[in-house]
Amino acid sequence: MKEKANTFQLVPKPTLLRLPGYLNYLKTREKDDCLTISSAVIAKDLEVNHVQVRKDLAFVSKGGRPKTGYAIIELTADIKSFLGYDNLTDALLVGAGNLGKTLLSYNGFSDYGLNVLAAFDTDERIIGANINGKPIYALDKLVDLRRRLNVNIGIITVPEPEAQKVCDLLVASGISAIWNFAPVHVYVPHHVIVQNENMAASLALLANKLSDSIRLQDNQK
Amino acid sequence: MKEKANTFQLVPKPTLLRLPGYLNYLKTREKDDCLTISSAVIAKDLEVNHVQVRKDLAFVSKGGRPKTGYAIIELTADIKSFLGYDNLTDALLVGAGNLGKTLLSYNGFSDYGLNVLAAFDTDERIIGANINGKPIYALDKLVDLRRRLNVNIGIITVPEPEAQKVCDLLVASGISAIWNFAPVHVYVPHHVIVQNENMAASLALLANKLSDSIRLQDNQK
DNA sequence: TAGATTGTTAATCGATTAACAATC
DNA sequence: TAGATTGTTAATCGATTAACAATC
Repeated sequence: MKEKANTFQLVPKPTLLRLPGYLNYLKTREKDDCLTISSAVIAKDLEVNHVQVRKDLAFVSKGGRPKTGYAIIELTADIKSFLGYDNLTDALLVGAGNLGKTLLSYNGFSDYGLNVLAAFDTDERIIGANINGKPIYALDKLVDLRRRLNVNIGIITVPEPEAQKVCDLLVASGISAIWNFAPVHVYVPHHVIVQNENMAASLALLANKLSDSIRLQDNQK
Repeated sequence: MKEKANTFQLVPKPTLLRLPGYLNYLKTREKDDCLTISSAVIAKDLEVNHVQVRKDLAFVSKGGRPKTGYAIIELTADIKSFLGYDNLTDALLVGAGNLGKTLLSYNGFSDYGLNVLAAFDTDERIIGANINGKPIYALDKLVDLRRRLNVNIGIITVPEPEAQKVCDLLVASGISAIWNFAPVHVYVPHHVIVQNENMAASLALLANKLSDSIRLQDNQK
Protein backbone atom coordinates (compact mmCIF):
# COMPACT_ATOMS: atom_id res chain seq x y z
CA MET A 1 0.00 0.00 0.00
CA LYS A 2 1.28 3.38 -1.01
CA GLU A 3 1.59 6.05 1.66
CA LYS A 4 -0.03 9.27 0.44
CA ALA A 5 0.16 11.63 3.43
CA ASN A 6 2.06 14.80 2.62
CA THR A 7 4.51 14.40 5.44
CA PHE A 8 5.57 10.92 4.33
CA GLN A 9 6.07 11.79 0.70
CA LEU A 10 9.70 11.98 -0.26
CA VAL A 11 10.18 15.08 -2.33
CA PRO A 12 13.39 15.42 -4.36
CA LYS A 13 15.56 18.28 -3.22
CA PRO A 14 15.48 20.04 -6.62
CA THR A 15 11.69 20.01 -6.51
CA LEU A 16 11.74 21.42 -3.00
CA LEU A 17 13.97 24.24 -4.16
CA ARG A 18 11.72 25.05 -7.10
CA LEU A 19 8.48 25.16 -5.14
CA PRO A 20 8.96 28.65 -3.68
CA GLY A 21 9.71 29.81 -7.22
CA TYR A 22 6.36 28.54 -8.45
CA LEU A 23 4.72 30.35 -5.58
CA ASN A 24 6.40 33.64 -6.46
CA TYR A 25 5.40 33.15 -10.05
CA LEU A 26 1.77 32.37 -9.26
CA LYS A 27 1.64 35.53 -7.16
CA THR A 28 2.37 37.61 -10.25
CA ARG A 29 -0.20 35.72 -12.31
CA GLU A 30 -2.90 36.09 -9.70
CA LYS A 31 -2.51 39.85 -9.99
CA ASP A 32 -3.10 39.50 -13.73
CA ASP A 33 -6.55 38.12 -12.86
CA CYS A 34 -5.82 34.69 -14.24
CA LEU A 35 -7.92 31.94 -12.73
CA THR A 36 -6.18 28.97 -14.27
CA ILE A 37 -2.80 28.33 -15.75
CA SER A 38 -1.26 25.52 -17.76
CA SER A 39 2.03 23.80 -17.02
CA ALA A 40 3.22 24.88 -20.47
CA VAL A 41 2.86 28.56 -19.62
CA ILE A 42 4.55 28.18 -16.25
CA ALA A 43 7.32 26.22 -17.92
CA LYS A 44 7.89 28.87 -20.56
CA ASP A 45 8.01 31.76 -18.12
CA LEU A 46 10.16 29.99 -15.57
CA GLU A 47 12.34 28.34 -18.19
CA VAL A 48 11.90 24.81 -16.97
CA ASN A 49 10.57 21.77 -18.75
CA HIS A 50 6.78 21.39 -18.78
CA VAL A 51 6.88 17.79 -17.62
CA GLN A 52 9.08 18.93 -14.78
CA VAL A 53 6.44 21.44 -13.78
CA ARG A 54 3.68 18.85 -13.72
CA LYS A 55 5.85 16.40 -11.80
CA ASP A 56 6.80 19.02 -9.24
CA LEU A 57 3.21 20.12 -8.77
CA ALA A 58 2.00 16.55 -8.51
CA PHE A 59 3.99 16.20 -5.27
CA VAL A 60 2.03 18.91 -3.55
CA SER A 61 -1.32 19.23 -5.25
CA LYS A 62 -4.27 17.10 -6.26
CA GLY A 63 -3.46 18.34 -9.73
CA GLY A 64 -4.88 20.29 -12.58
CA ARG A 65 -7.60 19.46 -15.06
CA PRO A 66 -6.98 18.46 -18.65
CA LYS A 67 -7.87 21.24 -21.07
CA THR A 68 -8.10 23.95 -18.39
CA GLY A 69 -4.90 23.59 -16.40
CA TYR A 70 -4.37 24.36 -12.72
CA ALA A 71 -6.62 26.55 -10.60
CA ILE A 72 -4.23 29.26 -9.44
CA ILE A 73 -5.75 29.95 -6.04
CA GLU A 74 -6.05 26.30 -5.17
CA LEU A 75 -2.56 25.51 -6.39
CA THR A 76 -1.12 28.41 -4.43
CA ALA A 77 -2.81 27.12 -1.29
CA ASP A 78 -1.52 23.60 -1.92
CA ILE A 79 2.08 24.72 -2.29
CA LYS A 80 1.87 26.95 0.78
CA SER A 81 0.38 24.18 2.82
CA PHE A 82 3.02 21.75 1.66
CA LEU A 83 5.85 24.13 2.50
CA GLY A 84 4.34 24.71 5.92
CA TYR A 85 3.68 28.38 5.27
CA ASP A 86 0.33 28.28 6.98
CA ASN A 87 1.39 27.34 10.45
CA LEU A 88 3.98 29.43 12.18
CA THR A 89 7.22 28.02 13.54
CA ASP A 90 9.00 30.06 16.17
CA ALA A 91 12.60 31.12 15.89
CA LEU A 92 15.16 33.02 17.91
CA LEU A 93 17.72 35.27 16.33
CA VAL A 94 21.23 35.88 17.62
CA GLY A 95 23.06 39.02 16.55
CA ALA A 96 21.09 42.26 16.27
CA GLY A 97 23.53 44.07 14.00
CA ASN A 98 22.66 45.35 10.56
CA LEU A 99 21.48 42.09 9.08
CA GLY A 100 19.84 40.94 12.30
CA LYS A 101 17.87 44.18 12.55
CA THR A 102 16.79 43.87 8.94
CA LEU A 103 15.47 40.38 9.52
CA LEU A 104 13.70 41.52 12.69
CA SER A 105 12.11 44.36 10.74
CA TYR A 106 10.97 42.17 7.90
CA ASN A 107 7.31 41.37 8.31
CA GLY A 108 7.25 39.00 5.39
CA PHE A 109 8.58 35.97 7.27
CA SER A 110 5.14 35.14 8.57
CA ASP A 111 4.17 34.50 4.94
CA TYR A 112 6.73 31.73 5.00
CA GLY A 113 5.65 30.24 8.30
CA LEU A 114 8.45 31.75 10.32
CA ASN A 115 7.87 33.73 13.49
CA VAL A 116 10.93 35.42 14.94
CA LEU A 117 10.11 35.82 18.64
CA ALA A 118 13.11 37.69 19.96
CA ALA A 119 16.75 38.53 19.42
CA PHE A 120 19.88 38.21 21.53
CA ASP A 121 23.00 40.30 21.55
CA THR A 122 25.93 41.26 23.73
CA ASP A 123 25.84 44.97 22.98
CA GLU A 124 24.68 46.69 26.21
CA ARG A 125 23.38 49.65 24.23
CA ILE A 126 20.69 47.68 22.47
CA ILE A 127 19.80 45.10 25.11
CA GLY A 128 16.35 45.88 26.43
CA ALA A 129 15.35 47.71 23.29
CA ASN A 130 12.96 46.20 20.80
CA ILE A 131 12.82 46.23 17.04
CA ASN A 132 9.55 45.90 15.25
CA GLY A 133 8.02 44.77 18.54
CA LYS A 134 10.64 42.09 19.06
CA PRO A 135 12.70 42.36 22.25
CA ILE A 136 16.47 42.19 22.32
CA TYR A 137 17.79 40.23 25.28
CA ALA A 138 21.26 39.70 26.69
CA LEU A 139 22.93 36.71 25.16
CA ASP A 140 23.19 34.93 28.52
CA LYS A 141 19.41 34.72 28.64
CA LEU A 142 19.38 32.55 25.52
CA VAL A 143 19.67 29.08 27.02
CA ASP A 144 16.96 29.64 29.56
CA LEU A 145 14.53 31.33 27.19
CA ARG A 146 15.03 28.79 24.41
CA ARG A 147 13.97 26.07 26.82
CA ARG A 148 11.02 27.87 28.31
CA LEU A 149 9.63 28.86 24.93
CA ASN A 150 10.56 25.52 23.36
CA VAL A 151 11.84 27.08 20.16
CA ASN A 152 13.35 24.78 17.53
CA ILE A 153 14.98 27.20 15.10
CA GLY A 154 17.92 29.51 15.75
CA ILE A 155 19.11 32.17 13.34
CA ILE A 156 22.75 33.23 13.38
CA THR A 157 23.38 36.79 12.20
CA VAL A 158 26.55 37.57 14.10
CA PRO A 159 29.85 38.43 12.40
CA GLU A 160 32.02 35.60 11.23
CA PRO A 161 34.39 35.41 14.21
CA GLU A 162 31.58 34.82 16.70
CA ALA A 163 29.53 32.41 14.63
CA GLN A 164 30.95 29.19 16.10
CA LYS A 165 30.61 30.37 19.70
CA VAL A 166 27.01 31.39 19.13
CA CYS A 167 26.35 28.16 17.32
CA ASP A 168 27.70 26.18 20.29
CA LEU A 169 25.47 28.15 22.60
CA LEU A 170 22.40 27.45 20.50
CA VAL A 171 23.28 23.77 20.45
CA ALA A 172 23.83 23.76 24.22
CA SER A 173 20.42 25.32 24.65
CA GLY A 174 18.88 22.37 22.84
CA ILE A 175 18.07 23.91 19.46
CA SER A 176 17.11 21.53 16.61
CA ALA A 177 17.88 23.60 13.54
CA ILE A 178 20.10 26.52 12.67
CA TRP A 179 19.76 29.02 9.88
CA ASN A 180 23.27 30.37 9.47
CA PHE A 181 23.86 33.73 7.78
CA ALA A 182 27.51 34.00 8.81
CA PRO A 183 29.84 33.18 5.93
CA VAL A 184 31.67 30.41 7.76
CA HIS A 185 31.21 26.73 8.25
CA VAL A 186 29.86 25.91 11.70
CA TYR A 187 30.34 22.58 13.41
CA VAL A 188 27.32 20.98 15.01
CA PRO A 189 26.54 17.57 16.49
CA HIS A 190 24.84 15.10 14.22
CA HIS A 191 21.29 15.68 15.40
CA VAL A 192 21.31 19.41 14.64
CA ILE A 193 20.35 20.60 11.18
CA VAL A 194 22.20 23.51 9.60
CA GLN A 195 21.02 25.51 6.64
CA ASN A 196 23.53 28.01 5.35
CA GLU A 197 22.14 31.13 3.75
CA ASN A 198 24.92 31.42 1.30
CA MET A 199 24.57 34.70 -0.52
CA ALA A 200 28.10 34.30 -1.75
CA ALA A 201 27.14 31.08 -3.48
CA SER A 202 24.23 32.77 -5.13
CA LEU A 203 26.42 35.62 -6.22
CA ALA A 204 29.04 33.24 -7.54
CA LEU A 205 26.44 31.63 -9.73
CA LEU A 206 25.35 34.99 -11.07
CA ALA A 207 28.90 36.09 -11.81
CA ASN A 208 29.58 32.80 -13.52
CA LYS A 209 26.50 32.99 -15.72
CA LEU A 210 27.40 36.56 -16.53
CA SER A 211 30.92 35.79 -17.65
CA ASP A 212 29.62 32.80 -19.64
CA SER A 213 27.19 35.04 -21.45
CA ILE A 214 29.78 37.73 -22.10
CA ARG A 215 32.13 35.09 -23.48
CA LEU A 216 29.35 33.82 -25.71
CA GLN A 217 28.71 37.28 -27.10
CA ASP A 218 32.41 37.74 -27.72
CA ASN A 219 32.66 34.43 -29.53
CA GLN A 220 29.79 35.35 -31.82
CA LYS A 221 32.00 38.33 -32.56
CA MET B 1 42.96 19.12 -28.13
CA LYS B 2 41.50 19.75 -24.70
CA GLU B 3 40.78 23.34 -23.72
CA LYS B 4 42.24 24.01 -20.29
CA ALA B 5 41.67 27.73 -19.70
CA ASN B 6 39.61 28.37 -16.59
CA THR B 7 37.00 30.41 -18.34
CA PHE B 8 36.26 27.72 -20.90
CA GLN B 9 35.93 24.90 -18.40
CA LEU B 10 32.35 23.81 -17.95
CA VAL B 11 31.73 23.43 -14.27
CA PRO B 12 28.64 21.52 -13.14
CA LYS B 13 26.15 23.68 -11.31
CA PRO B 14 26.26 21.58 -8.12
CA THR B 15 30.03 22.01 -8.02
CA LEU B 16 29.65 25.74 -8.50
CA LEU B 17 27.25 25.87 -5.59
CA ARG B 18 29.58 23.91 -3.33
CA LEU B 19 32.69 25.97 -4.03
CA PRO B 20 31.81 28.86 -1.71
CA GLY B 21 31.15 26.27 0.97
CA TYR B 22 34.68 24.90 0.63
CA LEU B 23 35.98 28.42 0.92
CA ASN B 24 34.06 29.07 4.13
CA TYR B 25 35.29 25.80 5.50
CA LEU B 26 38.93 26.46 4.62
CA LYS B 27 38.65 29.80 6.37
CA THR B 28 37.91 28.04 9.65
CA ARG B 29 40.74 25.58 9.13
CA GLU B 30 43.25 28.26 8.32
CA LYS B 31 42.55 29.76 11.73
CA ASP B 32 43.36 26.38 13.28
CA ASP B 33 46.86 26.80 11.84
CA CYS B 34 46.53 23.90 9.46
CA LEU B 35 48.79 24.10 6.44
CA THR B 36 47.42 21.18 4.49
CA ILE B 37 44.19 19.27 4.48
CA SER B 38 43.03 16.02 2.91
CA SER B 39 39.89 15.54 0.89
CA ALA B 40 38.80 12.95 3.44
CA VAL B 41 38.76 15.49 6.26
CA ILE B 42 36.93 18.08 4.20
CA ALA B 43 34.45 15.43 3.16
CA LYS B 44 33.78 14.33 6.72
CA ASP B 45 33.26 17.86 8.06
CA LEU B 46 31.15 19.04 5.16
CA GLU B 47 29.28 15.75 4.90
CA VAL B 48 29.98 15.17 1.25
CA ASN B 49 31.67 12.28 -0.48
CA HIS B 50 35.47 12.43 -0.59
CA VAL B 51 35.63 11.70 -4.31
CA GLN B 52 33.19 14.52 -4.80
CA VAL B 53 35.52 16.85 -2.96
CA ARG B 54 38.49 15.91 -5.12
CA LYS B 55 36.45 16.21 -8.30
CA ASP B 56 35.13 19.60 -7.30
CA LEU B 57 38.56 20.87 -6.38
CA ALA B 58 40.07 19.50 -9.58
CA PHE B 59 37.94 21.97 -11.54
CA VAL B 60 39.55 24.97 -9.92
CA SER B 61 42.95 23.93 -8.63
CA LYS B 62 46.13 22.31 -9.86
CA GLY B 63 45.42 19.79 -7.14
CA GLY B 64 46.82 18.35 -3.96
CA ARG B 65 49.74 16.08 -3.35
CA PRO B 66 49.44 12.41 -2.51
CA LYS B 67 50.20 11.71 1.12
CA THR B 68 50.01 15.37 2.21
CA GLY B 69 46.76 16.64 0.75
CA TYR B 70 45.94 20.16 -0.39
CA ALA B 71 47.87 23.27 0.64
CA ILE B 72 45.18 25.35 2.31
CA ILE B 73 46.45 28.79 1.36
CA GLU B 74 47.02 27.82 -2.25
CA LEU B 75 43.68 26.06 -2.53
CA THR B 76 41.88 29.03 -1.03
CA ALA B 77 43.52 31.30 -3.59
CA ASP B 78 42.57 28.94 -6.42
CA ILE B 79 38.90 28.83 -5.45
CA LYS B 80 38.76 32.59 -4.98
CA SER B 81 40.37 33.19 -8.31
CA PHE B 82 38.03 30.77 -10.00
CA LEU B 83 34.96 32.39 -8.47
CA GLY B 84 36.22 35.79 -9.56
CA TYR B 85 36.58 37.03 -6.01
CA ASP B 86 39.83 38.77 -6.74
CA ASN B 87 38.68 41.26 -9.28
CA LEU B 88 35.82 43.53 -8.42
CA THR B 89 32.67 43.76 -10.48
CA ASP B 90 30.58 46.88 -10.05
CA ALA B 91 26.92 46.80 -9.18
CA LEU B 92 24.08 49.25 -8.64
CA LEU B 93 21.42 48.71 -6.05
CA VAL B 94 17.82 49.82 -6.32
CA GLY B 95 15.75 50.24 -3.15
CA ALA B 96 17.45 51.70 -0.09
CA GLY B 97 14.97 50.36 2.47
CA ASN B 98 15.92 48.04 5.30
CA LEU B 99 17.45 45.30 3.22
CA GLY B 100 19.02 47.72 0.75
CA LYS B 101 20.68 49.65 3.56
CA THR B 102 21.98 46.46 5.09
CA LEU B 103 23.57 45.41 1.84
CA LEU B 104 25.06 48.88 1.40
CA SER B 105 26.50 48.68 4.91
CA TYR B 106 27.96 45.25 4.43
CA ASN B 107 31.65 45.55 3.74
CA GLY B 108 32.09 41.86 3.07
CA PHE B 109 30.94 41.96 -0.55
CA SER B 110 34.35 43.00 -1.73
CA ASP B 111 35.56 39.61 -0.49
CA TYR B 112 33.27 38.11 -3.08
CA GLY B 113 34.31 40.39 -5.90
CA LEU B 114 31.28 42.63 -5.73
CA ASN B 115 31.51 46.38 -5.49
CA VAL B 116 28.25 48.19 -4.89
CA LEU B 117 28.82 51.67 -6.27
CA ALA B 118 25.60 53.45 -5.42
CA ALA B 119 21.94 53.06 -4.64
CA PHE B 120 18.74 54.46 -6.11
CA ASP B 121 15.44 55.20 -4.44
CA THR B 122 12.30 57.31 -4.84
CA ASP B 123 12.11 58.43 -1.22
CA GLU B 124 12.96 62.16 -1.22
CA ARG B 125 14.07 61.97 2.40
CA ILE B 126 17.04 59.73 1.67
CA ILE B 127 18.00 60.88 -1.82
CA GLY B 128 21.30 62.73 -1.58
CA ALA B 129 22.31 60.95 1.60
CA ASN B 130 24.93 58.26 1.61
CA ILE B 131 25.28 55.01 3.47
CA ASN B 132 28.67 53.58 4.21
CA GLY B 133 30.10 56.04 1.71
CA LYS B 134 27.71 54.99 -1.03
CA PRO B 135 25.47 57.72 -2.44
CA ILE B 136 21.73 57.36 -2.83
CA TYR B 137 20.44 58.88 -6.05
CA ALA B 138 16.96 59.57 -7.36
CA LEU B 139 15.64 56.65 -9.34
CA ASP B 140 15.37 58.70 -12.51
CA LYS B 141 19.14 59.06 -12.57
CA LEU B 142 19.53 55.30 -12.95
CA VAL B 143 19.47 54.92 -16.73
CA ASP B 144 21.97 57.64 -17.32
CA LEU B 145 24.37 56.60 -14.57
CA ARG B 146 24.25 52.93 -15.48
CA ARG B 147 25.41 53.83 -18.96
CA ARG B 148 28.10 56.25 -17.95
CA LEU B 149 29.57 53.88 -15.37
CA ASN B 150 29.04 50.84 -17.58
CA VAL B 151 27.80 48.68 -14.74
CA ASN B 152 26.65 45.14 -15.56
CA ILE B 153 24.94 44.03 -12.36
CA GLY B 154 21.78 45.44 -10.82
CA ILE B 155 20.48 44.50 -7.39
CA ILE B 156 16.76 44.70 -6.68
CA THR B 157 15.88 45.32 -3.02
CA VAL B 158 12.55 47.07 -3.44
CA PRO B 159 9.29 45.72 -2.04
CA GLU B 160 7.44 43.14 -4.06
CA PRO B 161 4.95 45.44 -5.80
CA GLU B 162 7.66 47.58 -7.36
CA ALA B 163 10.03 44.82 -8.36
CA GLN B 164 8.83 44.42 -11.95
CA LYS B 165 8.87 48.15 -12.65
CA VAL B 166 12.39 48.47 -11.28
CA CYS B 167 13.44 45.42 -13.21
CA ASP B 168 12.11 46.93 -16.44
CA LEU B 169 14.03 50.10 -15.71
CA LEU B 170 17.26 48.20 -15.14
CA VAL B 171 16.72 46.33 -18.37
CA ALA B 172 15.97 49.56 -20.24
CA SER B 173 19.21 51.00 -18.90
CA GLY B 174 21.08 48.13 -20.51
CA ILE B 175 21.95 45.99 -17.50
CA SER B 176 23.27 42.44 -18.15
CA ALA B 177 22.47 40.67 -14.90
CA ILE B 178 20.03 41.14 -12.05
CA TRP B 179 20.30 39.90 -8.49
CA ASN B 180 16.72 39.90 -7.30
CA PHE B 181 15.90 39.95 -3.58
CA ALA B 182 12.20 40.67 -4.04
CA PRO B 183 10.10 37.54 -3.50
CA VAL B 184 8.43 37.67 -6.89
CA HIS B 185 9.22 36.37 -10.32
CA VAL B 186 10.44 39.12 -12.64
CA TYR B 187 10.17 38.97 -16.40
CA VAL B 188 13.24 39.88 -18.40
CA PRO B 189 14.24 39.61 -22.05
CA HIS B 190 16.27 36.61 -23.03
CA HIS B 191 19.68 38.21 -22.91
CA VAL B 192 19.37 39.34 -19.29
CA ILE B 193 20.40 36.96 -16.50
CA VAL B 194 18.38 36.82 -13.32
CA GLN B 195 19.53 35.29 -10.07
CA ASN B 196 16.87 35.13 -7.40
CA GLU B 197 18.05 35.34 -3.82
CA ASN B 198 15.37 33.12 -2.53
CA MET B 199 15.56 33.12 1.24
CA ALA B 200 12.14 31.54 1.31
CA ALA B 201 13.48 28.57 -0.63
CA SER B 202 16.31 28.19 1.79
CA LEU B 203 13.94 28.41 4.70
CA ALA B 204 11.61 25.89 3.12
CA LEU B 205 14.45 23.44 2.92
CA LEU B 206 15.32 23.96 6.56
CA ALA B 207 11.72 23.53 7.69
CA ASN B 208 11.43 20.41 5.58
CA LYS B 209 14.58 18.86 6.99
CA LEU B 210 13.41 19.76 10.47
CA SER B 211 10.03 18.10 10.12
CA ASP B 212 11.69 15.07 8.55
CA SER B 213 14.00 14.75 11.52
CA ILE B 214 11.21 15.24 14.03
CA ARG B 215 9.17 12.59 12.26
CA LEU B 216 12.13 10.25 12.37
CA GLN B 217 12.50 10.74 16.09
CA ASP B 218 8.83 10.12 16.57
CA ASN B 219 8.93 6.94 14.51
CA GLN B 220 11.80 5.59 16.56
CA LYS B 221 9.36 6.17 19.41
C1' DT C 1 59.58 0.18 0.38
C1' DA C 2 54.95 0.70 2.45
C1' DG C 3 51.26 3.55 3.22
C1' DA C 4 48.57 7.48 2.64
C1' DT C 5 46.40 10.22 -0.35
C1' DT C 6 45.31 12.02 -4.93
C1' DG C 7 43.28 11.42 -9.46
C1' DT C 8 40.74 8.64 -12.97
C1' DT C 9 37.86 5.24 -15.08
C1' DA C 10 33.69 2.52 -14.56
C1' DA C 11 29.22 1.61 -12.23
C1' DT C 12 25.28 3.36 -9.99
C1' DC C 13 21.89 6.35 -8.89
C1' DG C 14 18.62 9.98 -9.35
C1' DA C 15 16.71 13.69 -11.95
C1' DT C 16 15.23 15.34 -16.32
C1' DT C 17 13.17 14.79 -20.62
C1' DA C 18 10.62 12.30 -24.29
C1' DA C 19 6.83 9.57 -25.77
C1' DC C 20 2.40 8.40 -25.05
C1' DA C 21 -1.92 7.28 -22.69
C1' DA C 22 -5.82 9.26 -20.01
C1' DT C 23 -9.22 12.80 -19.38
C1' DC C 24 -12.02 16.65 -19.64
C1' DT D 1 -16.11 14.17 -31.36
C1' DA D 2 -11.66 16.60 -31.61
C1' DG D 3 -8.29 19.00 -29.27
C1' DA D 4 -5.96 20.63 -25.42
C1' DT D 5 -3.88 19.58 -21.45
C1' DT D 6 -2.77 16.54 -17.56
C1' DG D 7 -0.44 12.48 -15.78
C1' DT D 8 2.51 8.31 -16.34
C1' DT D 9 5.79 5.10 -18.12
C1' DA D 10 10.17 4.59 -20.49
C1' DA D 11 14.56 6.60 -22.19
C1' DT D 12 18.20 9.74 -21.52
C1' DC D 13 21.24 12.45 -19.28
C1' DG D 14 24.21 14.06 -15.71
C1' DA D 15 25.90 13.77 -11.13
C1' DT D 16 27.46 10.88 -7.47
C1' DT D 17 29.80 7.04 -5.75
C1' DA D 18 32.77 2.88 -6.01
C1' DA D 19 36.86 0.64 -7.50
C1' DC D 20 41.32 1.12 -8.64
C1' DA D 21 45.60 3.04 -10.54
C1' DA D 22 49.13 6.69 -9.91
C1' DT D 23 52.16 9.25 -6.97
C1' DC D 24 54.64 11.13 -3.34
